[in-house]
Amino acid sequence: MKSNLYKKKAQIFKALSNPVRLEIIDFLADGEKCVCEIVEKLNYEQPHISKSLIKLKEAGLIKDRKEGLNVYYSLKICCMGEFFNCLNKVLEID
Amino acid sequence: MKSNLYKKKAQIFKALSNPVRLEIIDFLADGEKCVCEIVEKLNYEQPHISKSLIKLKEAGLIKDRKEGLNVYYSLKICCMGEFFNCLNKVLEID
DNA sequence: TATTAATATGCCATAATTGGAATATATAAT
DNA sequence: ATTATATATTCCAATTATGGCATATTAATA
Repeated sequence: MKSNLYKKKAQIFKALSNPVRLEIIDFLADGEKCVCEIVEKLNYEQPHISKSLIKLKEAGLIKDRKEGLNVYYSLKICCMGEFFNCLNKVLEID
Repeated sequence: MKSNLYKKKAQIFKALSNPVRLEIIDFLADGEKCVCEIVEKLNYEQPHISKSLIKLKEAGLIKDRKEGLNVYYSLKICCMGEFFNCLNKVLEID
């Protein structure tokens, strides 16, 4: 069903429709990070970051990897860079 | 301020985070359409379509042009195509 | 001026999202 | 076994989104 595809895509965009989650993605573009690094960098409550990461993961945008006490997250979709660059241009124009 | 940029981008993604609005964008990728054509194609209430179009316009994703009684909408950002193609691949894999 | 057609707006109940605070879980170390 | 550390979960109030229905606006036409 085509309408299901629209729903799935909408889910992805919903995951991206929040400044904190976008900032996380931006940070992850630099490479794999553990939750504690993201918390330290972004200056938000740890539970908030944790929930944001889970939302991004559920949308299929990032993946995680456990190592001891730490959980490392990294980007799963590589084509975001181009799109983000385009958005930057659009936002500059306005 | 960088955080303002994240907010603006989040706004754009929020506009895209709805199946009906994505379907509209898909239809507009075919070229400029008037509201009545979109209503006929998508089979939703006219007020719903109208509000969806306004939301997309406010996000800067589409533009409008009046001609008599009709209002014609068209895409304003051209880099969506690539990103959507990438999303399609990602969705196929899952 | 009255009417019709195309589009936009306002109102509303329901549902979803947000982000904070407290708490739970899991793993490692002592 | 106890403690400490990293991460996840739950609960909650406030805000925002959704989509239907009725109505308003705008422009063309008779």
